[in-house]
Amino acid sequence: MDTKAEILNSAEDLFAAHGPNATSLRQVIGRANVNLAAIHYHFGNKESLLRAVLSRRLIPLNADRLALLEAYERESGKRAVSLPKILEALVGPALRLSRDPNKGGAVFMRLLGRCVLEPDEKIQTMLNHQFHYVLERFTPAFKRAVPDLPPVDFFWRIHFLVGSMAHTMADSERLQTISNGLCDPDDAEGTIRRLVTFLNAGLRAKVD
Amino acid sequence: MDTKAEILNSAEDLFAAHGPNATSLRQVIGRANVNLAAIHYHFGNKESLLRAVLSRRLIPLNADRLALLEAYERESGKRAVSLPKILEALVGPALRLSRDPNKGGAVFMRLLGRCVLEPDEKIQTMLNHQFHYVLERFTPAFKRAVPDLPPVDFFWRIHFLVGSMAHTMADSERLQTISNGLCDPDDAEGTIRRLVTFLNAGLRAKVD
DNA sequence: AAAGTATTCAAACGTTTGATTCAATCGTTC
DNA sequence: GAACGATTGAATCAAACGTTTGAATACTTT
Repeated sequence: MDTKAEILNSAEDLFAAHGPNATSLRQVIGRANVNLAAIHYHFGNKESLLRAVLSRRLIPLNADRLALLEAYERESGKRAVSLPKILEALVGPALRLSRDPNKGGAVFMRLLGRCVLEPDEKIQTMLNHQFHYVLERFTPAFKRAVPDLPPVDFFWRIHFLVGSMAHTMADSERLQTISNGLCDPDDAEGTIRRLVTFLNAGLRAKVD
Repeated sequence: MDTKAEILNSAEDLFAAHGPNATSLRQVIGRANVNLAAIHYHFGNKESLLRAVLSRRLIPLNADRLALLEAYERESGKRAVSLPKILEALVGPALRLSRDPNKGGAVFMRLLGRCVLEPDEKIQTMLNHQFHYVLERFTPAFKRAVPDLPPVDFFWRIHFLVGSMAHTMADSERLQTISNGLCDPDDAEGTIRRLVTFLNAGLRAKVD
């Protein structure tokens, strides 16, 4: 039983660091100190392994997002939830993974961001399936929060938002580089606050 | 001589569609209708081929960005260039590639966005080298345009900006999906205008 | 303790990868 | 038109890939 968990942890690490497609199963078993066949015994194939790695944390993560959104909706009663709160419910749970006590969450956050930006079709389909319900619940909330935005502009801005969010989750090294170590990617609450501020202003911008 | 150009075009296409690492040289020669050895004869190896594909368009692209920035700086005299103009100089030339008459530019735009988001170290180093001078010139301009922004927040927002820009360049399919075909990614000027509006508001947001 | 299931192991499978070889062909120059 | 370097062609290389196999080991149940 330990083997299965070791494989999941090792795969999560390596997938996050180099991307799933650039990671070989032999690298995974090397770090996990298990036999190559163990992967296929426990997971069937590489694709299912990735699916398992994602599901393990993505299901509770998406549940957190929805729970937070629903809490804000209850709190607001009949009025629309404010835009910063919706953004907080979307990006907060994801970015808070980076301060996971056993650091597994931080690794997964990188992997998730990386998968969102991955061109591979299989991965996209996998992710869309997991994300479909979240999108379905958040879209109306966003529309209520910025009701005057024309639909075309609305979707463009959601697109920009996804780019910022995924890039922030996936790649903290670049930020360290361009800021000469000035910024601290491990400061989850600071990152959330800054990203929400940025996205809130971007989404609210007057259409010209 | 035709062979070399055919290889470049084919590689650009396939690299943009599936990412450089997920594209084999045999796929490249298949589309280009040339021999496998021709790649190694003309470019040496796969890495140099990618470098050649990138350089071919990235050098003039970055020159365009700098020229535009300098034109705006001349126009402003001693005053700071306005933020929307700086953003226009940065994202405009890149996004305008999508309306390249022979469509080569549109393909390259996707490739460039994809490479920026690529985890592969080799590619990152390659790109950083090409982008270093651009960053060096744009950073002071940005700082003059938003002088009240603390340095930490400044770099965070540049990070968010890079995410939105690269994602917009790399992946127009997702936008088509979430908007049910409502948005038109080929409308370069519309995309530029919307992205500049979004980023301008995001960068200007009051720090809280 | 024996039987039976679950798991691990080393070895090999067939493919695909980037790269190399060397003979054949092309285009230019004398 | 002979000689020459530049270019292309078909074949092959070793390495790495995901996957499969069947025997060996560990664990549970009786």
